[in-house]
Amino acid sequence: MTVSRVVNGSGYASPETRRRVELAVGELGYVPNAVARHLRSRRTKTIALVLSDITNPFFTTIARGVEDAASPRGYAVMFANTDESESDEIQYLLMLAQRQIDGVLLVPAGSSGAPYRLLRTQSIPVVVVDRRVSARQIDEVRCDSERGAYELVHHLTELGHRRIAVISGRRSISTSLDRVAGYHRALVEAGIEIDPDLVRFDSYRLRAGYQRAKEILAISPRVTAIFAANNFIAFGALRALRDSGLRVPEDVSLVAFDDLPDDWHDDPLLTVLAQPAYDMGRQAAELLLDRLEGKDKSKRRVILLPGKLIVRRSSAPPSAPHARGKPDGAVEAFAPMAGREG
Amino acid sequence: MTVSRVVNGSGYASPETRRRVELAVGELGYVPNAVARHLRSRRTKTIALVLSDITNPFFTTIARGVEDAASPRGYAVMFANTDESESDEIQYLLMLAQRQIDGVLLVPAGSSGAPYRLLRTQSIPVVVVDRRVSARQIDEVRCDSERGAYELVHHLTELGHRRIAVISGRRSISTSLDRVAGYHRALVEAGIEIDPDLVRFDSYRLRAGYQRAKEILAISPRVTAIFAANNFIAFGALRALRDSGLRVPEDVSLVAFDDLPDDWHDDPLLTVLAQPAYDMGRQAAELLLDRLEGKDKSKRRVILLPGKLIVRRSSAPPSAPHARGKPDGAVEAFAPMAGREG
DNA sequence: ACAGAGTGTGATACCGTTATCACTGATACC
DNA sequence: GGTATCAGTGATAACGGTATCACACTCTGT
Repeated sequence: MTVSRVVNGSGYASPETRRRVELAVGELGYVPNAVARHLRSRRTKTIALVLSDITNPFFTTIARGVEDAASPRGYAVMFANTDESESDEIQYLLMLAQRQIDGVLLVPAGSSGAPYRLLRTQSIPVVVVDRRVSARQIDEVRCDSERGAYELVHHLTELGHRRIAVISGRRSISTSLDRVAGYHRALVEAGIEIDPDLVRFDSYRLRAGYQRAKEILAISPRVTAIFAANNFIAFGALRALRDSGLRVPEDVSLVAFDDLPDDWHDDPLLTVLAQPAYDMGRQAAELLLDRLEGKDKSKRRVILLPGKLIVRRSSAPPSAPHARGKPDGAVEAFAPMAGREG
Repeated sequence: MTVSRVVNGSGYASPETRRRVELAVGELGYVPNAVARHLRSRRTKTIALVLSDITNPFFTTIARGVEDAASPRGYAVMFANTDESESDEIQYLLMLAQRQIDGVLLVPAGSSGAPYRLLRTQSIPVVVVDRRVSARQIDEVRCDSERGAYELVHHLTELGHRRIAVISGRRSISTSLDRVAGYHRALVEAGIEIDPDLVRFDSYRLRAGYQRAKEILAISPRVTAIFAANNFIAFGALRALRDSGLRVPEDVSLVAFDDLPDDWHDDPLLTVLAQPAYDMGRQAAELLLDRLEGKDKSKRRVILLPGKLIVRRSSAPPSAPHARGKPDGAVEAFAPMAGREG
């Protein structure tokens, strides 16, 4: 007991005793057993971040924000990959509940209520990140997808585009819907009729972007711009454009949600709406910890962060059909490649 | 006790009792407390991956490999970012020791022996990933940096380059040294004298790549090729080349260690040596778990995985000075940018 | 009829920490 | 001088599981 008091600096202990304990700790290499401590205190000082892909730069940036907020407050962070699978998600949450995690930051894989029921019965606080959870009393921290999409598509209509397609993710993910909603609003505001054929839902993956873009490019009259609802879709669309022999932005403009970190490319091409991923992670973690420590007793908090429109080379005014002059600042999306690997 | 037996499926239990227990578990939403279990069993079924940057795609790919190996075997993975700081590293390891982690996968931030002493006194098994730990009886899983660097530089000498610079990371990191060693071997083999001025150590960051490349490009006669010891350095060098009005590969060829995942770019430019990051993570985790479960009792294991040379557009034969014709398949590294953000 | 094996269940102790309370002296105050 | 206060320390009981042992009962073989 006295050792416990010295180690934790709680309660009375004479200088002499303190000295002796510290000496012994040093000599024996004593390390307190956090498992036993947590069993007794019923708090593990650990939170979990459950997300859909740890290799996606958007999510790792969130992860870094979470870590930077949690560490100084003495919390450890566990990461879990769901790969957008709802069953993996439930399985992970169950594992985390067993480990007596104090709270969860969740990027939900689906729209089912099962995860929240599980967490509620175990009274584990949760903050949902990046996505919306409709009609529930659950804290959320996310980027304003509708507004961001609106800004991107508004940028296109301002440039003069009128035939604009959108390629979005799965319908069960709120960001997929919200980004299409923003697209709608921008078109309606510009007095452009919605062509359902130009609106595609698939998944936030490169392959999806490639295939849907191919389909869209086959439609006549051809679109003059494509809005990709995330970065991977954009790269897939870019490949489809190149394979079709089309130039960006002369033949087709391309804009996308999400940006890549500055370190990871040489000379970015895409006009994007960059999300404040790091801040999203930070603020979500801060909110969760405030809940855990009883510092925030408000009923429900929804933190909506704005994205930032970054105009680059991939968006330009539509050129008149057959007017194929190369505008200033244009690049070829289909530059030939020497020795590209298989 | 009977409940414990039913829940764990260990020992005898009549079908009737089993049924009643399962019913109660379902009704009450009972979730076993892993903290208590771990206190008793003295094993937490948790391993940690301590690495230097969770936002670096190379490491997240390793992380995924680790997770894919650990999960099916019933282990959870904790991730910790050290940011290449040795003090952060020690602090994290201490925290992990307190939490009674079963084993550690470590990408060491420095060459100090402190981390291994700490882990040894706590008898926590460790497998070092990506880097070498000299003169210690510690398991290692890494890519053959010397050989990979040799292959890249050999590729350059085969193309006819003779003035080749190298920009590497911190001297205290084994991969920095090994990659320069491979560079040396390739030059010596080609009968090229080493010019110490063309060998730079700094850090694995974009800024370092930019600054060292600037310095190297100021040297006369100018180099015809640069070998960047990692991807970030390469992107920094690429910016330096663009800022200097030099084209890749016509004026200067550029090759690099590390590749980016296929999803993250449209049309990769760089000739690289791709590391089998996913397999590194997988095999390191398998090895660690085999150690933990007593399945591998060999003294010390060093798993050296080969990288893969991928030739792309950034490497080409050196052109004669002043012969500036644009070869087939070339791209401009300094394509003008419209509206690039600050 | 009885030993021995197998089945099913519960009592007890322990994992390493900490909340709580009890106790001893010393000091302060009326 | 008696009592209240406080510094300093240790005993005890939890936290929620599981290893171990003890015990009751059933069945089998001789």
